Amino acid sequence: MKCDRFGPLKIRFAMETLVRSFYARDSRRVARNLLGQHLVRSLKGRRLRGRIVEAEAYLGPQDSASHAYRGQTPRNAPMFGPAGVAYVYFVYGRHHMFNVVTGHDGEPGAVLIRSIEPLQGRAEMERRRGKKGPVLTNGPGKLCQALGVDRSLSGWDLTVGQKIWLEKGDPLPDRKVLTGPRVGIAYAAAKDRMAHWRFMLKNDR
DNA sequence: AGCACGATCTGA
DNA sequence: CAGATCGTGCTA
Repeated sequence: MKCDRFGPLKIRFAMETLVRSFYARDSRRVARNLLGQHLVRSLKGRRLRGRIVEAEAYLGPQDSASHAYRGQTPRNAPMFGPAGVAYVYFVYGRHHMFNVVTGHDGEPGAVLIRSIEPLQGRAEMERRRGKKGPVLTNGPGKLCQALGVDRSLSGWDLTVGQKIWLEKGDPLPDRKVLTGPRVGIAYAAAKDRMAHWRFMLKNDR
């Protein structure tokens, strides 16, 4: 029957939305396990999907590179709440940054999603990015531009499966994972600058 | 109310 | 490697 031709397309990806307990852990563990998972965005009826290939963990008051270092403010409030919520902020007068809140209520933590590899809706991502070269979504600012993410999504619950959420992908074995110091935190204390809390897919960039 | 600066990106 | 560009948080 005719609809068989369309059936397989709809189940190209197993829909398994990541649950809150996934996020409710130390942000370093979450960052590591985020690699290989899918970031999904529903935008004007279109579905955009990418495989997460780079992420950075930010902790609480003990991490001088973290927005939570100097306590709670209106901007970073999501970091202090329950896990599984988006934290989006604006930097350099230009770029949005998409984070996932981790840990437990009252204990701030987040993971910055730095890069995805487009799996679905690549054309739409390119359109949103404009004609700015072949590289799509390497870099947290570009990623947000490609997915149409801005601060209106800060505080959004990622476990409801609407607007933006994460789904289970193929887990990456340790031999495919590279770690290193986080990017753009020159102002932070040496111990935080040196910490290898950036996780990325090997052979990426 | 004013100010310094940032979890960045681009193109010269 | 400088410039863009503006929200945020700190000082007053």
